[in-house]
Amino acid sequence: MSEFKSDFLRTLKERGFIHQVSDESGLDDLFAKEVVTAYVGYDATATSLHIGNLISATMLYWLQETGHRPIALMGGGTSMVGDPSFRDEQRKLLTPEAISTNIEGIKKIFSRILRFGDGPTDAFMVNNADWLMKLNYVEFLRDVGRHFSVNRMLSFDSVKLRLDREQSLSFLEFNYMIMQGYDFVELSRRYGCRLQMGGSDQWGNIINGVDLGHRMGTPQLYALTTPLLTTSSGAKMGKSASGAVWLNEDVFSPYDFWQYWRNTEDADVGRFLKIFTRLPLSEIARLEALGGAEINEAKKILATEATAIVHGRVAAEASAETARTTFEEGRVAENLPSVEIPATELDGGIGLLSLMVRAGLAGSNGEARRHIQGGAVRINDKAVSDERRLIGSGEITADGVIKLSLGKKKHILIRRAA
RNA sequence: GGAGAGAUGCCCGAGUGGUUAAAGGGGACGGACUGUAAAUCCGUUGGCUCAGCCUACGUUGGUUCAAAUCCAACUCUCUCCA
Repeated sequence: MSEFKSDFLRTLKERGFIHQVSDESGLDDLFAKEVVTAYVGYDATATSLHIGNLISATMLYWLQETGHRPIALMGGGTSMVGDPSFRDEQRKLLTPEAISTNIEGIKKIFSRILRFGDGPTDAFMVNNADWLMKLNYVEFLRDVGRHFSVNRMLSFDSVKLRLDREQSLSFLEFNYMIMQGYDFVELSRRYGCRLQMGGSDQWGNIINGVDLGHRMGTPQLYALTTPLLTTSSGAKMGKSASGAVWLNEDVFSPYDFWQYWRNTEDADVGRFLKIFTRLPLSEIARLEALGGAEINEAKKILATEATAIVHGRVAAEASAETARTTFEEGRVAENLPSVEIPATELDGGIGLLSLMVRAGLAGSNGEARRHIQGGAVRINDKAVSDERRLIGSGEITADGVIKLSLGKKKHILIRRAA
C-alpha cells in the first residue's frame, strides 16, 4: 500500500488501526482536501464501554487531532433491536430504561477523549433514537427498505455464522443492519458525515450504509474498520478474571485497569502502545526494542499512559505507585482496592469464607473454600489453610488494615469501618 | 398444513434406566517455573450449615424401587415437502 497523503490516514496506518477501508485513495484524497466529519456508533449494551470500544474511540481522537470532526453516535434506537453480527443467538432485549441508563454511563468516557463544542472540528454526540424512533413503518420500507437486497444481506459473514449453525435469525435482528445503514445516510444528510468507522465485525453493517447512501443520493460514503485485537497467544482482548475490562471506574477500578495493561504479553507491547497510548512512534519503537525483563519497563509505561487516557493522569500515577509499593517493595499500599467491614462485625470475628466473598475474591463460599484448599489465600502475606478461620480486629496490622490476598496478584485491604 | 431431527454445566460436546454433579475439549481461576510475560507441567471449575445434604441435563406432568436417559403434552430451533 502506498503512503497516505492525509495526516489522519497516515497516523491510523502507522499506529495499526486499519483493517479494511472501502476506497483508500478516494478517502485519502478527501481527508487531504477538506475537514471531514466521521462517526462511530456505540450501542447501549452495558453501563460502560470496554477496551474494545476504546480502539474506535481513539480513532475519533486522532480524527480530531488531525483537524477533522468526530461524531460519537449513541445507539439509543438501534439498541432497541440488537446487533446480530457474529452472534450465535439473539441478545436479550434491552428495556428502554436500561438503554437510557446505559447511554448515560457510556457518555462519560467521551468527555475525556474528545473535545466537545460548536467549532468546526469540535466533537458532538447524537442519539439515533432521535430519528429511528419516529419512523413510519410503511413509509420507511418504501423509501429505504426497497434498496436492500435480502439475497445480499444473507451473504454477509456477520450473519452467515448464525445461518450456518442453523440458529434462527429473527426478522427483528435482521433489521439491525438496515437501521445502521440508515443512520449513516441520516448523519450524512444532517451533518455531512462521510465516514463511518468501527471494529472489523461492523464491516458488513457499515458497507450497507455506504451502499444505501449510493442509492439514496448522498455524496460518496466511506467505511473503515479496525482489526479485531487479540493477544499474541490468540485470546480475545479485554477479558479478565472478572469479565470484560470496562472503562468506567465504578465497574472497573483504575488500579485494576492499570494492572490489566501491566500484565500484557511481551509480544503485544509495541502493538498496544501504538493503539492505546498517544506516545510518539519513535518512543514506542525504543520501548518495543527492550528485551528480556527490561520490557517490564515498557509495560509500566503502557499501563500508565493507557490509564491516564481513560482515568486521568492523577489516577494513573497513583495506580502505578500502588503497584510499585505492592509488588516491588512488598509493602502494603494505601490505595489497593479495599473493603470496609463494620467495626462491630470485625471485632466479633468474621469467617474467612464470607470475608473472601465480601471482598469479591470469590463468588461463593465454595469457591473460597477451594482457593484455600489450593493454597492460594494469604492474610497479611501469611498463607492460610484453615477455612474455618475467623478474622477479627486482632489481625489488623501496623498499617491499620488487614491484607487479604488471592494468588500473587490480587490483594484487597480489609478496613475496619467506624 | 405434512414428514423428520434436535434442545445437556461458562462454551463446544459425550452420555439412551442405577456405579452420573454428568466423559472429553476449550475458556477461566489457582499452584510450580519466571520477569506481576509467554510456553510447559500440576490442580480446581453448581450451591450449602461440605466425609453429609440440596438443586441441576428446554418446560410441565407421568411410568419406575430408581430417569439426563422411557412415555405424554407444551415451548423453541433446524431440514425436507406443500
